[in-house]
Amino acid sequence: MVENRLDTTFSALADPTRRGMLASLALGEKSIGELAEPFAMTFAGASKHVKVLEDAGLIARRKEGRTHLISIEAKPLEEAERWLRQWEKFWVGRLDRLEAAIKANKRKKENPNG
Amino acid sequence: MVENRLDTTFSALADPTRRGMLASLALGEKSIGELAEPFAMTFAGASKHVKVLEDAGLIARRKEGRTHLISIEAKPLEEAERWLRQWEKFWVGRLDRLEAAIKANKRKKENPNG
DNA sequence: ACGAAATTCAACTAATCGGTTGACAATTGG
DNA sequence: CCAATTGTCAACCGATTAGTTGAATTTCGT
Repeated sequence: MVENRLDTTFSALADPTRRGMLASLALGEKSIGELAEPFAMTFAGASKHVKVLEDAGLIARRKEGRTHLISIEAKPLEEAERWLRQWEKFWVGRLDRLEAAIKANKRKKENPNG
Repeated sequence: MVENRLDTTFSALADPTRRGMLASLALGEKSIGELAEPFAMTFAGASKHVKVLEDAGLIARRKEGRTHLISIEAKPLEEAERWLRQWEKFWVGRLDRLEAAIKANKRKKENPNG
């Protein structure tokens, strides 16, 4: 189990409950209970999801009395985004550019002095 | 099993073999055999990974004789990237950039033809 | 027509996942 | 001190995953 950073990031993000928790955390620190609340799920279930996010480095945990306060830790998100951005050429430019080139070539053939 | 598009995209990307296959496909169309070659894995194993990528809409398959030619299909990658970009404020610019965006939006409202 | 090549499919295994329940530990308020 | 609150942990369950093997299918080259 070599476990790349992108592995754990992407697999943490693959679950809608966990993405929902991140969305909730975007509004600020939350306790585990507050994170669990919108989901039809036991406390322990939510706790497990939080642990997955934590192991992926996507959140930080700060204990205050008996409650755990969770906040977003963005570094892995940034890395994942950088990785995805690498593919941008496959949806931007490429087809457009190809199409433009074809059209340009057609114009040139039809009107070589245009 | 409601299966959001982001679910399948992220879980397809969570596996290093599949990310490797995508990287290989960035260089152009490849057969299943060519995709399998760099990985210590049976043909059938590679075939399964390709099917996962296909089910996630990340690749297209074109049959030519007995070989299947695989190419990248970028739309889901783009969606995933857009989703991740949503978090940019958590690692970059932060307040600065948010403030700039708000100001830009304000200018637009005040002077829609500017 | 025959054998090799490219690929899928079905069946199996071991590991992991998302979820539950019940017991446990720490902290708080009365 | 006692009871409630906040959370974890361990054990379990059913479904899914990544991989294998072996057989089947289609196509190619001769």
